[in-house]
Amino acid sequence: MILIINMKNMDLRDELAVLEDYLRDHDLKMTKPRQTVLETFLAIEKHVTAEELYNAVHASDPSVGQATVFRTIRLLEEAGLARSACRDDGARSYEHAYRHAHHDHLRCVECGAIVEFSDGAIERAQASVYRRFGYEPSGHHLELEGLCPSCRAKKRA
Amino acid sequence: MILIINMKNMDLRDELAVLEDYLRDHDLKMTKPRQTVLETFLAIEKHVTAEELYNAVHASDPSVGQATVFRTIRLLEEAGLARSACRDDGARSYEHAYRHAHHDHLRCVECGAIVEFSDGAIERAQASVYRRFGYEPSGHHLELEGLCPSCRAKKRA
DNA sequence: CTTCATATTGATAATCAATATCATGTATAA
DNA sequence: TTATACATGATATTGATTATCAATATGAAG
Repeated sequence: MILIINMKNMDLRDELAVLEDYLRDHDLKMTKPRQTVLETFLAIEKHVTAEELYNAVHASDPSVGQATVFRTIRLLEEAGLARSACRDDGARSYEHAYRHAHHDHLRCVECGAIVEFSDGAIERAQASVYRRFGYEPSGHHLELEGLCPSCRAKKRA
Repeated sequence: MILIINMKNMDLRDELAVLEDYLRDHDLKMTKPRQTVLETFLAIEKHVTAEELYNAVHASDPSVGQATVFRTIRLLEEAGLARSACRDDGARSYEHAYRHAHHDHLRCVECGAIVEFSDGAIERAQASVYRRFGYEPSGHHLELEGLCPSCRAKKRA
């Protein structure tokens, strides 16, 4: 395990370097499929399931198999580059995690539209719950569900 | 669809009656397997997966099949008697919903211990998020993860 | 540049939760 | 009781994910 000494350079390192570091620190190897999966993932600026990611990867390199995409997205998660978003429809979906601030999701139950938001009051209230029960925070999942403005309008019509 | 007129009696009706009403209102039938599944579910005062519930049901009546348990727990959910809790381990788990106030969960990532809590500040902050984006609330899932006091102590040792 | 131990790959099979199918059984209203 | 629509259990099927495995590629050492 290599300690990162030069903290002020962290923000300059791009995601590829983050993955390379993670691989090096775990005696894993950088390969073409892994690079392709990472690049494809980064090019998609929304939530993706492993299968959607596979389709996109397959478009640019048909030789990459499904198993590798599943394996690699988990790798990206461990490396801190991806984060598992929601998983309500059956399949897990992922979003960018590196240099993307924490946020929660507000989803329309009708059309599936997703708003990403961050709310200080919620975060503070959560912190107080942790304190109340003596737990040390390590993460949380919050998903609000509702009817978005346009679906509300449609429903009234 | 029968409207419930006598609201003040609602709290006296037990869960069996709730199910019977739901069945009647939807032209479904009360059967022995459904009753067994409901009774077994009510006897378990913690989160259960469909499979755990099936095992318990099977103990008291081996003739009930898995499919019926899956079907019935969904039915209980629709009838407002069960509510889907977390689903982090792969399988969905359910908890009692009737006459059990809404609450969120705080789970220990180490030992799996679950604290059920309800926090007014969180609820109010969520309501304000809904207002901010013009969404009409329909439900939410909040799960806090952390290290419980005893696991923190173990870790320090 | 070659060697070599070890990690990685793609294809495929396997797993796991959940659902669909279907012939048979059962509840309930007339 | 009798008709009819719903419910059942056994089984097959789906869909997402993971495990297996022989073949291949990586990267450190020589």
